[in-house]
Amino acid sequence: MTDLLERLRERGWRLTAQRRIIAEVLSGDHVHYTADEVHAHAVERLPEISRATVYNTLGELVSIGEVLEVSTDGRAKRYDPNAHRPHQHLICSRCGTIRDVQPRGNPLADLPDDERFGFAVSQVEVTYRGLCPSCRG
Amino acid sequence: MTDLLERLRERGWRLTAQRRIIAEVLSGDHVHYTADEVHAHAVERLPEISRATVYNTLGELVSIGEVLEVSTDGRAKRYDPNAHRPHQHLICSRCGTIRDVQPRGNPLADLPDDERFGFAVSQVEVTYRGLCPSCRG
DNA sequence: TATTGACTTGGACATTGTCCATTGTAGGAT
DNA sequence: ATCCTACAATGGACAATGTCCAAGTCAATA
Repeated sequence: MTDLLERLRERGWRLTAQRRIIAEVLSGDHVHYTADEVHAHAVERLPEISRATVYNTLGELVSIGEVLEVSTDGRAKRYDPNAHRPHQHLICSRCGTIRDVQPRGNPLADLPDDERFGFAVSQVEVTYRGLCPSCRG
Repeated sequence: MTDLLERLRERGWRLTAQRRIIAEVLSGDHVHYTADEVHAHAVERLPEISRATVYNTLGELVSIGEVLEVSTDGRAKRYDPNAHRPHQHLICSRCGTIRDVQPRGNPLADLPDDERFGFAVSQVEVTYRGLCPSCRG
């Protein structure tokens, strides 16, 4: 995730301790924390970091496309740092666990023109749901 | 939507004025109200109906499969009465308008076994995004 | 029409997110 | 090395959405 920090510096971001910590918390695959979870982890390393800063920074990371926002359940939004590899999500209907997955094919091509109602369709999200191995028992 | 009331009666639901009004508000195609929007419309016909009743009733309708819950933006959930025709959603990235659409193909089949991580995958939601005709100007 | 258990109500509370005035500081300038 | 200043962080108030519960009400049955 040092490359993320590098990209942020190139964009003219000031590299504060708070932003470094948030980038660290987000690093890794299959990380899908809520804003408050990011805050909770960040507080372990920087006790005085505020909720507002976490919300602001996540919002900025989303707006520049470094992080994806995932609304899986109408509760808190989750933040997915894996924005540079196209992927979709597989979610356990019981415990809420999220995995990144890569389906075949191109769902955009599956929406016929006469089902587009004049929209300029540019993006598609696919969310698979089912029971994870632990919850199938 | 009288058939909805009929089905509810068969399930042993008490048909109260509140439930009748909520069913009426939900009737029609391409209806995707939030809970508070349903409440606002219901109040026009039954001024004393409470928010709690609307939330309770919508939750029950979802749990018996008569209405779908759609989390499009991490804000309020929306309720889609068109639960008996399989469909997906097309959403305007600017104004939030929602259309029901029917893509070709079967997205479930596009998730290979080695991308299922042991999940029992049972459901898939596809959300298309883009600019609607009014917002393209 | 009397009864009763399911339904509704209203308000308190919880969670998630936003806003803003104040304070702090990273990074360039001296 | 120190100073400046625009940008960033803080914390607390507020807003939006949703949940819960004790008390009152009523639809459906006998």
